[in-house]
Amino acid sequence: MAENSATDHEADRPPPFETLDHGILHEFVGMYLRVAYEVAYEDFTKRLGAEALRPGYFTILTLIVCNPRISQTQIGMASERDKSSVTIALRWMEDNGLITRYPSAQDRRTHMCVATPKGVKMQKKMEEKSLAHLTALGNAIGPERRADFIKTLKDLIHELRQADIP
Amino acid sequence: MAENSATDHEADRPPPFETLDHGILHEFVGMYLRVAYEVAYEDFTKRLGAEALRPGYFTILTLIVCNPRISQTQIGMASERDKSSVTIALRWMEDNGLITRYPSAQDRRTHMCVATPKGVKMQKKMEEKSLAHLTALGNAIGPERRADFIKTLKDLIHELRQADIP
DNA sequence: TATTGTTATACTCTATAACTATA
DNA sequence: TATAGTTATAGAGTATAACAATA
Repeated sequence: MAENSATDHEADRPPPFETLDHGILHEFVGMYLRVAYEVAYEDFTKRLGAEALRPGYFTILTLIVCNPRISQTQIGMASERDKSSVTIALRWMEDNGLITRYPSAQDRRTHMCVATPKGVKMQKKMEEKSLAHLTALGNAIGPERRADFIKTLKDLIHELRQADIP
Repeated sequence: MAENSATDHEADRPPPFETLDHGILHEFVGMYLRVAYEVAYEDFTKRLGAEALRPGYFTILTLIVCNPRISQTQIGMASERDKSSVTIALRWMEDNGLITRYPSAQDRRTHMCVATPKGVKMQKKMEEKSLAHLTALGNAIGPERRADFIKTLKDLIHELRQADIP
């Protein structure tokens, strides 16, 4: 046996990349959701720059600016995060002078959140800068598909949460 | 000043949850992408049970089963992960008898991945079990919107990656 | 020099569970 | 008992950068 046949030769190298078979993977939306999230996250942070907050903190700050005296539990529900995650974000924002918290006299367990002037300014600046991100996002999705796409995402979230699993 | 006025009273409690204003947040697809990913991930893992692999590892194992001798770099590109992340997954799979790796004699830098019989069996079992997940996903999205939804996700990923940011 | 894969390290985002204080 | 918030801890997912072996 002097030499490998052509078949043996092929059997000793990976298949060409273009011919890779993804099998059932095309059906799995999960991977695309993850990558789409990562790409959107990166677009947001790059466009807003290093001085800006991350998308998650921007969400929380916006909720506070739009709803003075919102409670921490409300923030958690509105932003789909656990209260423990919210606590960490709020302490950081308070330490950095973006918000103030004070307990309600009606129910001293409840901490109400209010944005400081600095916090309001930060939110406004970020909202302005984020328009470029929203435009890029809108163009990528396609204006005519936008509304339907967001609706589908919300339905997906709602339906899959309801689903009872045997 | 004996008592608080009705206005002062309101000023000392959070706004009602139903009246919360989300401001510009409706426009941000990012949050919905994150939550949708989490929900899809959870549906997958719950339906497949604790003995199964996580979605990410299932993706890699499926690529190996469908493409014997696929290289680690190819797996990284096809699954949208860095090669360092792939290395960790593959070592785990090898340690657990699901795959074998061997260097190509053509190019000894390249490690080719092949599924063991146990790995093939695992992949098949997971693929079968995952049909219920795919059905739930399909129903949640709506059969008529499915193709368009996946197409939009792919476009979003592709377009946003291309976007050059000032 | 460039590429494949490994390793050490670290970062993002998030949750669970036990706790305090209030109700 | 139940709820609001805090803390300590952990875990999933991922990447960067320096490195060895090979081309």
